[in-house]
Amino acid sequence: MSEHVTITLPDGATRDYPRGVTGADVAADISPSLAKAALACRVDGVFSDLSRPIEADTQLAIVTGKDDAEALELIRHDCAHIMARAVQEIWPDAKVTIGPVIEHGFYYDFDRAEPFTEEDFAAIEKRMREIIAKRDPVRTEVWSREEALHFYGNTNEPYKIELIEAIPEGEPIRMYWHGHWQDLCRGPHLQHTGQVPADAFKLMSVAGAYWRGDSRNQMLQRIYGVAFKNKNDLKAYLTMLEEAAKRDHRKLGREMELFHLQEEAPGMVFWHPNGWQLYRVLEDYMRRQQRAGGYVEVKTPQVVDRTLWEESGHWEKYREHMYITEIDEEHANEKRVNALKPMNCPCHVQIYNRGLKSYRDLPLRMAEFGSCHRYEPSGSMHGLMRVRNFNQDDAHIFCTEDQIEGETARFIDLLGAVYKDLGFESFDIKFSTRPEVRAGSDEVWDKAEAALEAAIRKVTNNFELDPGEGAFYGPKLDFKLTDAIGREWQCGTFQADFVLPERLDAEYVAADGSKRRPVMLHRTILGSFERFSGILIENYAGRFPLWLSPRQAVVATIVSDADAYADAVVEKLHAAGLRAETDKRNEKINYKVREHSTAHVPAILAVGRQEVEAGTVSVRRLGEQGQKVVPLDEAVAALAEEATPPDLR
RNA sequence: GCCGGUCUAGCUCAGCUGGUAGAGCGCCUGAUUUGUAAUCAGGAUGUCGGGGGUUCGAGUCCCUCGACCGGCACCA
Repeated sequence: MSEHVTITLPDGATRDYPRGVTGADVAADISPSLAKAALACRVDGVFSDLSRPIEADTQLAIVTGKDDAEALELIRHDCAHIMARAVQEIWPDAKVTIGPVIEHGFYYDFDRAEPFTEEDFAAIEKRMREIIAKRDPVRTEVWSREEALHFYGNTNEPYKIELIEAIPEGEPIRMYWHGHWQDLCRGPHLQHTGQVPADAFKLMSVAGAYWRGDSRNQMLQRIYGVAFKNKNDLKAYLTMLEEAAKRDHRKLGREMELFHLQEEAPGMVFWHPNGWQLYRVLEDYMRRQQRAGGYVEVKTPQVVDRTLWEESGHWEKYREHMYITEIDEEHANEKRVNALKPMNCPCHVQIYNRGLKSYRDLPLRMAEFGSCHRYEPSGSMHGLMRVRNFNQDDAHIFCTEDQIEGETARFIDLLGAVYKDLGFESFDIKFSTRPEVRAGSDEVWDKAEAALEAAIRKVTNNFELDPGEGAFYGPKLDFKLTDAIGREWQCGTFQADFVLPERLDAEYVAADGSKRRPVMLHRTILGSFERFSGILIENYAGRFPLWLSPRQAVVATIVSDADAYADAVVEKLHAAGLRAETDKRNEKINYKVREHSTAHVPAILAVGRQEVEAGTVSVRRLGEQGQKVVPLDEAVAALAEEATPPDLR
């Protein structure tokens, strides 16, 4: 074996070094300033420590602060280690577990009898800054399994022992030191602790988390932190959080009098007039879209005997999450057990099964704005986003296997158009395959997965694979959209189901006269009206486009002499189909403008003596300074045009 | 469901080591007729989340139940 290795740099230049040369050596050889700026490297594309010896000819790239993604990854990862070191220095009884990089930052899970509090953060952060100031070198060694197990036996770190035992045979066990503090880690890491910016991280919260993500395991304490390349990025992130908090749909829901939730009905929405207006606009819109998309609409019962849920398989799998109704039937020998429907699918099959269906009836697209109840775990509820009673824009497409492809494309078209109309330009697709616990044979799953994958590939190859995350009866596509401040929301879903038609004995007569099973495609676009309303509220921060806005215009009087005119203006607005109201209170116009602006009313039409005289209105639009005086008819026409739903323009 | 936290007027919040509740906004009443983000004055806010306990005395301490918040787990 040669005593030298040839290093090829990104610009194509090659250099020869003795075997065992490190990335740090190469950086230093290129220039002292690069040596200083170097954070890590890529060896043949593999992200690696600068201190790792290079044993063969390689492509080498030095990673510096200019490489955004890599630099952040390193900063955050080292931050997690530095935090763990700080915690163990302050509380030596805390056991370490894992501390990965996450979006915007990092966390580290500890096992410690005493709870951490946010009051502890200042002390931890202070110690972290001290560790950073020390510029302690980061060192790494590959150890044998026995050696590492022995080490963690001595240091009494049981979780590290578990982690080592889970590392597959043959994979290196990499030990890291940040100064004197040691951790088991895949790496890579920075050259020394001083490369973490001391003013660009912040500890955010402490929360419980199960060891290895399994609820049967011990609960650990997780400390979350965020970290960036510099102070400004941190500041910008914290500002973004403040902005997000301002548009929280729970806060806006109260302020705009959209809805409320209360203790007597956890997870069930009391829609107020404004919120219900928004809901109905959305529902009307979806109804039009579905009608245009070739769907028929149905309505099925809320309370259904358990036998149907047993047939469908839901009783067995989801019984604890179903609301069971109890009725005091007089003289009943045996009480019937009913459940509030947790989903609509079995009910739709009942409609399908009435009468014999022909292949000529397929595809049959059956839609329902179905109200479903699911007893969601108490800790999972969140405003409108996760509720126990929700209304889906649900539909089931009964079709032949040959029709799956066409229906998939057709659905994605509709979904894209709807999202666009509702203010979301793009969406991501996730393809989820068979889960461990599932119904149906492997042959059926093979067929379902293949059919769905072929269908999606006809439309786009731009999707993410999510193995094991499918529904229990079939593989699915999930559709995620990104809101105005970059957050992702899962809304639509499209699921291929070969199982339920079998279980509930759905069939059709084929062209050759034989009876066949249809495929059922389960699908929603919005997901639920509750959740989607929440997303809309947050995406628009309460400043809805006119067509969606619950309140569209307020006609505010400046003097009481204009009262009669204000009524006439509102009448014209109503006649044009707009949602309008008067504000004739004995208050200054400044007061009214402020109040309706904070209430996110999109248009304030002020009327005083001049407007009465001239037959005009003074229009002030939400978010704009100042106002425009325009003839009444012109103002009404412009608003009516703007308030037309996008599908009717 | 699990870990931690919170719950005081419609809303946002103050109430120290236990001594029987307060502010601002909103609301009500009156005055003010006002030109584009808060007119002035007066008034009423309440089982301090529910229940139990300790105490002469509990918003405050303890127990318990509930809801909510931040996560985790779950999400047909």
